[in-house]
Amino acid sequence: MGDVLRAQATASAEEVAGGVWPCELDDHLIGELLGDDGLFVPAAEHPTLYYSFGAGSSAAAAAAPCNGGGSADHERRPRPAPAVSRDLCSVYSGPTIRDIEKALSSSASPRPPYPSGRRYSSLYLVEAESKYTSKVRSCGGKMPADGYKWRKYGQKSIKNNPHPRSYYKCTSSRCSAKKHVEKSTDDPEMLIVTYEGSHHHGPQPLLPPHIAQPPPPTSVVGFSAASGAGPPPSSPAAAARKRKNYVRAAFSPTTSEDDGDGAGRLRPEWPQDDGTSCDVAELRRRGDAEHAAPRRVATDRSCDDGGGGGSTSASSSVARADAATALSSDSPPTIWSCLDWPWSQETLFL
DNA sequence: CGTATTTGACCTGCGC
DNA sequence: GCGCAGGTCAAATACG
Repeated sequence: MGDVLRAQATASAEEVAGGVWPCELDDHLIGELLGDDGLFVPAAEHPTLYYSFGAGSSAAAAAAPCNGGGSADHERRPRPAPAVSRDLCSVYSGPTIRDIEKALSSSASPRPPYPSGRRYSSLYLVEAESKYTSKVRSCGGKMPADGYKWRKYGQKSIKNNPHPRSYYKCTSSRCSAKKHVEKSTDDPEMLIVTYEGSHHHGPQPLLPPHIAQPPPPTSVVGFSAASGAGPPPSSPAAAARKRKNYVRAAFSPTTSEDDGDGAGRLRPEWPQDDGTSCDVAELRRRGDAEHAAPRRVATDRSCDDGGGGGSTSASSSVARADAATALSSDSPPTIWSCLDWPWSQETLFL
């Protein structure tokens, strides 16, 4: 796993290593804070829950589905709790961490340090060549931002898929990271995003600590994606290629000399797919100030187009925990509503 | 006017 | 060798 992930997991690494999953603590806390009349709708009752991270808490951010609008309003403003509650909007239908563990145990791999019962990833068939695929739910036809800026360089219609595939390159010079995005054939709301190569520049996306540790390197997880990982290989050779292609991902962006000072000079903004952006320096400052990671707060997503799909109590608990953490602090809650991680939506939590 | 996106053409690899 | 499909390039276009 990438250095960045490790680095950003630092805040929680000890907890994880000690067998205490940060979210468990959060869950406990939130249980006390919210009681029965919690501000947050359980995911099971709120089929369109989305997480987002980043700056911006404006009304635009609240109104914008999924990407949180990424408003240029970077001021911290306290938000009424109901507004925070409304921000819950996500869904996940991929394999649970239990599924992952099961797959791993069958291959005699070390047990991952994750608690069971939470859905963390629809990451399927990871590979050693910095290539991995995840599924994210689009919202309003938009692709969730992942913290990097991408330039579209091509679009191609794909066989057996009525939706074209779009090709993106990282806009940073010297960065060879690419990704392509296509809609799932079975669920146009789902986007299949394949990342290739790693980012050798900064700033890297800020990762919430409890997702900063991806599946263990030994995990060649044979999941099919939640709603289909694409057609089966047409031949053994094709299957071999596919296996080759999907190996464990070094899927984090990595730090480098480019961003040694952490000032994010290469990418002053974190763009959103809706064209707005967030100030990275500000995000990073917040991350440093707040437990070296962005405080996750469930933000209101009406996500009207969307959702569908079943959400999980796990996602709900995480969301509530985050929000409760924010609400329980003395300072006004920080609403991170700018960034959506490729593994933060369908991929890791939902 | 600079930058990003679109889109058709071209290149490459693979299967037959 | 040929055809197909996926991936990339680059000129044209759109946008802020």
